[in-house]
Amino acid sequence: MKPSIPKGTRDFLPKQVNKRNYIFRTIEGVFKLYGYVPIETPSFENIDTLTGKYGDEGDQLIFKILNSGDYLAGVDREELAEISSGKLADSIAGKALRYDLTVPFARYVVQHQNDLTFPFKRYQIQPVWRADRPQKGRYREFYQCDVDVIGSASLHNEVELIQIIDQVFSELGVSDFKIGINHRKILAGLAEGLSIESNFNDLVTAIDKWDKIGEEGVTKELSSKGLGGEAITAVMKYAKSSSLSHIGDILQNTKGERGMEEVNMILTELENLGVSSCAFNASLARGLSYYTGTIIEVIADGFSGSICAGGRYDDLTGIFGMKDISGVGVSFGADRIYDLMEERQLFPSDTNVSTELMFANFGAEEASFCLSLLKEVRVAGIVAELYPDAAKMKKQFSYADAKHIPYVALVGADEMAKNELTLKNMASGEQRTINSSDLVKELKR
RNA sequence: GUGGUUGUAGCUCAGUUGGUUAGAGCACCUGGUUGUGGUCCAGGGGGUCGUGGGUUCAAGUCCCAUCUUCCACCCCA
Repeated sequence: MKPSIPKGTRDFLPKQVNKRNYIFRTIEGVFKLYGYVPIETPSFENIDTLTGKYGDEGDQLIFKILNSGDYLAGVDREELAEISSGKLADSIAGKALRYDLTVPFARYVVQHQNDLTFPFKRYQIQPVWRADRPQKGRYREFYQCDVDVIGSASLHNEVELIQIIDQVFSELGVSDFKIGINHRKILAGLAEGLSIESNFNDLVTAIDKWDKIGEEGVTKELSSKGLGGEAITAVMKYAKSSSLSHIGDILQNTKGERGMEEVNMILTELENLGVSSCAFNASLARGLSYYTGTIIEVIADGFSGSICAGGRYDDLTGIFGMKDISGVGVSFGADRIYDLMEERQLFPSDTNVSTELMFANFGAEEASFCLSLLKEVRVAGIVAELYPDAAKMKKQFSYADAKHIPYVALVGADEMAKNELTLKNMASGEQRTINSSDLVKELKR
């Protein structure tokens, strides 16, 4: 059988895992610094928890898990022939892999509300799955690093999250990231002003493509959705606006003004804090249907796709029976951040420090003698290992070379008798015999 | 889900208008070196040519289907 893994999934080599862990550690460190606490949720949820939360397109991308046992037992055999695959899925799949971390989080908050203190600030770093066609920067299994605060409508949360984003990318060394913000109420106000509320979703998805397909493309798309020329002209004027003051005269209604006010407050706070990476972006809209307030997206120059995104959702917990709880959060796409950092060679060289010293294995007696020396160097904090088999020296040295181990210690019968060892520097090739009690001192030099 | 693209050794790839026994580099193993890697030399193992069907005297090569890769759309981290 030829080994393979499912479409859109990946294996990771040790080097890659070390780099990925560097990203996770950096992000987690920042999350903790702002007082967020970790949670975890199962990799799969009851399917009802997930369906209907991400729009029709999103539902299609949820991986469903076939029921165990006789999964056709509950299906009417007579109807089976004509049943639609969508309906069949409902009756044979009761569980599904999580699609993101936000919806399971809403479920978690409702379920554990008695054990949580609100406002609840949590972070969560776990994989999610989407049955999407893989392409550049898009995988079927990938990690999200979510930070959310739920149970507070204060804009301080938005400000804090943007500070976190700014700090994470600064620490990772991604210099040219741009944080864009907008507000669903601004978009809603735009729709209201133009009396096109029924086309709100069309408006959102069309505007969101502005950077990609431009004025002409968006015009074409809105027109195909049945919007009139007057409305389209107004939308164009809106989307082209580069600042809040420019859109003021287009949005003269309470919704729009409220949104502008909030964005303005956030930007003012950020300015006071010296965070300059964040700016208003009128053409930012975001597809996910649960956003109701601020929306945030981070991009890097010349890199396709967003590397971090999120927003405020006023009633995600409502569907699980807990009303009037507002939350806001963002999600870092660890795999895209990895691709970006790899492309720009931003990983520090020490993410892959490994064994510093290897003891060659000359046989049972010598190896046994090395064990106490091994223990000693490890106590001193030196990463060390003993070659497990008494293989030929050529093989043992090849191993050390392949693993880029800088020092090899040779303890054969002669050295053992004199309580000495021969230490070889693999880079220079030079080697000398020292007293074994000087080993740690020698390596620390 | 739609359109395109890719698949030959563990990896990267050659392979002529269809023609005998499918090659190279790297990697791996053995030896040159019974205590020495990274260089060198000699030798070796490893392929149902993604899979299934078809055309043909003959298919890695042509046709169909399917899976996979990558890219774009939709949508999204």
